Amino acid sequence: MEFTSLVDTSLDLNFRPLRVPDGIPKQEVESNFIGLGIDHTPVKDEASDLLEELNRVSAENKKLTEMLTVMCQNYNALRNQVTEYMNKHSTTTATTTSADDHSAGSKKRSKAENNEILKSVQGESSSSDEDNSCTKKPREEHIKTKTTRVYVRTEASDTSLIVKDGYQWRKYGQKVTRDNPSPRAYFKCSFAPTCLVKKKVQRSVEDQSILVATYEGEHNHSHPSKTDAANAVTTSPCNRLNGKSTLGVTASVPCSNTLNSSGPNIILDLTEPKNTLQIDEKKVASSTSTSTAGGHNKRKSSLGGGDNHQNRPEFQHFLIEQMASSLTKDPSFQAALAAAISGKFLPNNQTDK
DNA sequence: CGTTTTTGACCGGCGC
DNA sequence: GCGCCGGTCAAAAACG
Repeated sequence: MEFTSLVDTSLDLNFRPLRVPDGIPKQEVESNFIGLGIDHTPVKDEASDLLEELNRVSAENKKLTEMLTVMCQNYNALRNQVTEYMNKHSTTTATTTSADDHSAGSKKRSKAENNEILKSVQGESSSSDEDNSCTKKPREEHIKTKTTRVYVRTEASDTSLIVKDGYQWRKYGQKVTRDNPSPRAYFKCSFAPTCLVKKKVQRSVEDQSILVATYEGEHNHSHPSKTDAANAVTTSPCNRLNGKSTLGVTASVPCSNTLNSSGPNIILDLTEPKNTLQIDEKKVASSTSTSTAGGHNKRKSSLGGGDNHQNRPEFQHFLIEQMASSLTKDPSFQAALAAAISGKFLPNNQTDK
């Protein structure tokens, strides 16, 4: 929401085209020629013209900034709606599947599964409920193992359960679980036993084109393939954790080392065409609640502890990249930008002919 | 030949 | 104790 409060979203459009737009007053045209040393108007006029030009561009810049802010607000509002919808949807579907597919003997298990699903979804929309559940239920040791869920959209025809995140994984098992007809693949980090991170990958029940990768634990080593990370599209808090899936969908895993996170859940929703990143982690939320393109401003800023990520350069960098990624892939933004630019150039082009 | 993947067997937790 | 189920092991196969 308050992107601009944290990161300066002003677009530096104060460039000087050599062509003279029709819309510019004659004085400005003259001033441009002054700049080229063609005319010999007094310096005072030159300064005032430049000032006028500066004001005009500044106003345009401001206008674009406002458009950008409105766009971000609309975008976040839509995201919130989707989040709410997913929350409700998962609640209902989880209940119905347990009623339809499961026998009476597996009530407990399905209940636990539902809780897990709800936990992840709630974590995406609100962390207050999660905090309450943490204090109420004695399952803290389970939560302490940091679990991260990543959604990656692939082609439905692609049967491989590969989510490339830049790390090297060794598959050690595959199972067909009861709640999902598609098999679940189990991976261990290739750095095991040094690194005990595990990963489960399974197709979503609702959408077979979505791979759900569940990460358990944190990598205690640096990224094995920094070149891959450098080449990858940057959507994660740090570049080293990125990679591309087999279908060109960028997958990201949490950068716990950089963000020093200890929260239980991170949810990265990479199913959107825009590769929008969703981070649901208390600390990150507290620091991104006013900035991340996810619009998690509803989240309370808990676990403050003085760990201010906003001031960290990598975090700032992440925010900028995140915003740039979201905006440049946003068709409405592209349209608005194109309109703004064409509005500046089009009359000029027409007069050229 | 070393590494990775596959896949059936096994283990442990949980509910009844 | 038994059965179910998710998770893991480990031998064999596949791969580069």
